[in-house]
Amino acid sequence: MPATPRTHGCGELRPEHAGQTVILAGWVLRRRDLGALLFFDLRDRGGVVQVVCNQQTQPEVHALAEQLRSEYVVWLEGEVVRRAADTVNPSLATGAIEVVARRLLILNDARTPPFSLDSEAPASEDARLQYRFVDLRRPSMQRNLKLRHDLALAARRYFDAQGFLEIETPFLTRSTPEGARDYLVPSRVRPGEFYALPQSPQLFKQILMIGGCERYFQIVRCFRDEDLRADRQPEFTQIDVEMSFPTLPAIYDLIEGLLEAVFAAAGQTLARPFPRLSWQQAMLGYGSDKPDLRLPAMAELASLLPAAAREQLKLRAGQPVFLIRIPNVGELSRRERDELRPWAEGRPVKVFEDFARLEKSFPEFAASARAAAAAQAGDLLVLVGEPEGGALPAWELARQAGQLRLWLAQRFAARHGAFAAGAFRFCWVTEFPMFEWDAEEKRWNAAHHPFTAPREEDLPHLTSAPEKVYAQAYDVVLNGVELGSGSIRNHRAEAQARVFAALGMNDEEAHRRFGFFLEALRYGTPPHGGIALGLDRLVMILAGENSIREVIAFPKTASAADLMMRAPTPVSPRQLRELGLSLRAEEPRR
RNA sequence: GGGGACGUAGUUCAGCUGGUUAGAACGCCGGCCUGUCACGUCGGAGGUCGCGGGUUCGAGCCCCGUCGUCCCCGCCA
Repeated sequence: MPATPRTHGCGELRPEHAGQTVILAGWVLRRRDLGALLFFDLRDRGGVVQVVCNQQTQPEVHALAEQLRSEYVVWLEGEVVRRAADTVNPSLATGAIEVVARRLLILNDARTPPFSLDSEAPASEDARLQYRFVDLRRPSMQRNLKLRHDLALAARRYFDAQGFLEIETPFLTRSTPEGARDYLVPSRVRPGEFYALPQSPQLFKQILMIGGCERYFQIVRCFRDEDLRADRQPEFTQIDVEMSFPTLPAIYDLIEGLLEAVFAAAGQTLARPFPRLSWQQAMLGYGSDKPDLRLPAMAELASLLPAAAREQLKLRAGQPVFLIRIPNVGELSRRERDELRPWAEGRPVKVFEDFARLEKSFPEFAASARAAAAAQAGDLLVLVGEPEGGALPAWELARQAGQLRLWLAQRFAARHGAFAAGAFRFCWVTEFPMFEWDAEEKRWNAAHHPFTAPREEDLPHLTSAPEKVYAQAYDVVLNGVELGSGSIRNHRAEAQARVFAALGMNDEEAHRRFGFFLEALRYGTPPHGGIALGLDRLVMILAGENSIREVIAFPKTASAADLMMRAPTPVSPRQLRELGLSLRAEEPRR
């Protein structure tokens, strides 16, 4: 390659560059060979420009250009020329000009790509992951990675301006059996012992607070060996935050400011302050602890439903009745109502999707229900209750209704339009229950994590009635996606020990697992609290994607494999021996 | 761990009730072409129907198993 650097990016050339000699380098997107006249589109990271090679005026360049194929890597020197009016390509940012090639070099050839690089053209997920080095060249991947960079940069600038320090924490750390399964790393120096990759830097960031760092953040990889989803990868990135001497309003304000700054980097504005819902409000109104506020809440109508009507509808006495309202969907057709039936079948709920019929039978109830839900003409109204003989807890009934709400919202998204790109509805969900009953293990689990502080006023119930204890915890939710989760922590060793006790951990066990931490708490721990936000999900939503794989350069498949590198792999017996490991069944696959 | 969808040419897909030589489009290769931009046009090559077994006179199609990809439930303190 000549020592001359590029003078321009392909995508930045405009009519005002006409007459200039430019040096470009990039990949051949497409070639259009008209015989003695040959065009090709040259692509670099910033865009695409058309290059023209004329056999008559530049025979050597033209001859070389005839060898070009898709994804060949070329260097060229040429003149920017304004196109004749009738040959302008309005669908190309650089379509008003073209580059007349004077010198051309093929820096490298390329195999035929395994799939088209047109961003619109579909390619199978496994082909894309196996040939990620090609897939990454697609405009949508380039755009998503740039967006991710912009958001991360905005976050770092914001925290810096707020006086936060980015501090790294170890990846080789200690296994904590609670929560998600750990990825384990065997120690060679200490055979039979293992590090764990962090599920989050939770204890490190709290110890940084004890260490007087006061304001910490980190954009950090976390690892959880659990089954995957479209929005879950075994390794993912968190924007992790912790501060000393916090108040709840200060944390809300800090994080809303962060999201405002991050959205600004993506050219979006958002409304502040975010609405705050208690967990109970969220469950009752949306049937979910991550409510999607783009559509109205459900109305709970038990008190409006006359006993006679409840009896006639065969609904279980004393249970809530929910009215789902989806605006602008209108009456369902017969066929659409039929689609609903399979949804309800096999679920312990009764669905009344024909509100007009209810209206005929129970005009007064229907009128008060409409009023309670603030229903407008054109709204789809669906009533959900529990059939007689059911045994659901009220919150489970609400959850079922909430799932139907989301199903309807998705099914009729085209009609209500509330899910259009660019609609961002945030909220805080607060006042979570501190504990969840684990029916299998027959014990209480921390709903958030065991370092969360209970509300002061609930402390008396900590061991006697754990179900009455609420946590000083908060989630930030965007469009029904849990973006982040945090809490005020226990900063007194006694309080922390009482939470461990409520979780059924005796002193000895607590000390074995978290002794270092309980010890640290006794050396002047300031009140502190924080939050962690999922960067991948944030980028996914802002990019309008449905999977975080689209915003991660090298993601893994649903079975946690890297199709490009082929990981994981078996390792040699020698490696195992060195680590003091032996496999229970030595059956190398394939 | 469970449920569902999918697996056929390089890619995206079609392939009827099991029936003769498995198709299309795009891509690829070659010829022609001086204003194309999804160039056009003429010709051509390209298949372990994921893999293994079974049923059958006969399997891309039916059955069993297995592998892989995606989605969901469980799981994700």
